[in-house]
Amino acid sequence: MTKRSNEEEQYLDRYDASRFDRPSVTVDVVILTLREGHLEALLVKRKEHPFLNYWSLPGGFVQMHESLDEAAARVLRQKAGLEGVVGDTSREEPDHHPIYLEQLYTFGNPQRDPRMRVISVAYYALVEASHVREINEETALFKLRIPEGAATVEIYDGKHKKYSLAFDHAEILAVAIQRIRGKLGYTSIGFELLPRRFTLRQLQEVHETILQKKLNKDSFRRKMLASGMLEATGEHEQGRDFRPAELYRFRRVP
Amino acid sequence: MTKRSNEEEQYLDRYDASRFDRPSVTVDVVILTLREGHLEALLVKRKEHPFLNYWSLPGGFVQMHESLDEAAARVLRQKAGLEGVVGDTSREEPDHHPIYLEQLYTFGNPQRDPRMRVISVAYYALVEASHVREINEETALFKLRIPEGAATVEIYDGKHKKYSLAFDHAEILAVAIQRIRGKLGYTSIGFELLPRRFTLRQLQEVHETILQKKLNKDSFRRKMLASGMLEATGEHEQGRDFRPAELYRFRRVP
DNA sequence: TTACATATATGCTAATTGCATATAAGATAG
DNA sequence: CTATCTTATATGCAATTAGCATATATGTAA
Repeated sequence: MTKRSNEEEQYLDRYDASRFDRPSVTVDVVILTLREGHLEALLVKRKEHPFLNYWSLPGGFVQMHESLDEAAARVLRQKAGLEGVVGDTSREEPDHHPIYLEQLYTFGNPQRDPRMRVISVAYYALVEASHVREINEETALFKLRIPEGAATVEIYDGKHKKYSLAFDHAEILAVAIQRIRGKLGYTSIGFELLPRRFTLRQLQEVHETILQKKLNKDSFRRKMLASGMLEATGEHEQGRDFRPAELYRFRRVP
Repeated sequence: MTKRSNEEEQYLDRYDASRFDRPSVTVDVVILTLREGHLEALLVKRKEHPFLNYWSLPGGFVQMHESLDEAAARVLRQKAGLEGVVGDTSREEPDHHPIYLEQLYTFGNPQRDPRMRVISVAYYALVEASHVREINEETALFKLRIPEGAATVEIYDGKHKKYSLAFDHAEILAVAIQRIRGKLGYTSIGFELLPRRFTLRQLQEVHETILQKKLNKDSFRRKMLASGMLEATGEHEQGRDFRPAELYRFRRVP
């Protein structure tokens, strides 16, 4: 590359920047929960073209006054009927904790929306199953499955029927699942899908469901107890046919 | 939240979206390299307000026709004089590999640019020291340091002088360093900062510099050799006073 | 009280890691 | 040419950890 063309490129760069030719920016939120041993996502049915009547991730345009995190929290409230947001420790509820919400990745393929240039900042939220409500007939939970080695996710309803997703949302879902699989190993992300008090078996089931494989029970126990992240409550679960397990609580590790 | 206000919020949401009130979107690229046992970043001096004459990350506006990855690769070429881009395997050079470039995080605080709303999709690139050129007096390498537990990075020039960075770029640099520290453990990211052929000691120095701590030599050797990621070349380094070490090559693991 | 199912504890083996020691290979000084 | 220096590489061992099997504990329900 010559000096001349370098300067030219820089000029064009600035020229375009000064124009009012800007992409739209949205946030799309992957809302994940665990039900009956399945990883599920909350999706909404589109009421507009393109992809009319397709299921899609809840999302919305980023407003000029709000940060990306705020936009994602707003989508969580408005589109998914979830009140809790990250870091909201104002109400110290005994059985629930604030919803885990984290930025995932930004998708900006110029063709991802056929209407116009839309850049989507994707977030993912981890929600206890008891928190999720299918607020209307346009909102529903779907089971997720990543076929071996695939880059996108398949979604199924309760009757095992398979659906196609709007835009690149199947890819976004797949990235979200890859992310939490990775994070399970070195963070306390597993706790986010459980109530405040839980048994070791419940925690192991969370890990097994997300990783899609059986784990060794004793090793899992020992590693978790040794990690210092668990605190025994002295209480035990109730209403089981057999010996009830002790309830633990997550202890933010120092 | 009542049904009415929910509908109202959705209306406002769509209303704003239909306006031409859109944020600007830029990419900023953290270009990291390793020199003399220090992690360094390539920065450019700003020639405009705000932050006139401050050092900043090379960046540019995302054009309407290009993907985010393409925009980042363009910034790498134009602003940093680096020709190589991700995945460019067209020229199989014997001593170098394509530059590693990956999306980092998207920064969207409404106040991060005092002029207007700018959302920045940050990328980071890992570059061999021999590849980096300080193309003019507006481009220079700075040493990086994250003080214990801090959320931002400190930068120093060759004379140990400390500088402030433009915008939130010190924070972006800190996020980049945290990211590669994490990735060292479970990816082959360390190889990206070395030429195609390298010794085990060089690889260990890369890890030690990034992690800012000494590693056990034998464990490091064994783990690396056992990982299957290394392939002996049979050749040895040259021009040393003592026994020359064998040169290895990175073997993309299946 | 006993059968049952799962929780929890303990012990053994194999694999991994940290550390120490031994040997190898090149350069260089004499 | 040889001794010496320095780092590379190999080997051995103790301490730690993970996987697996077995034993005991504790609740419900027949």
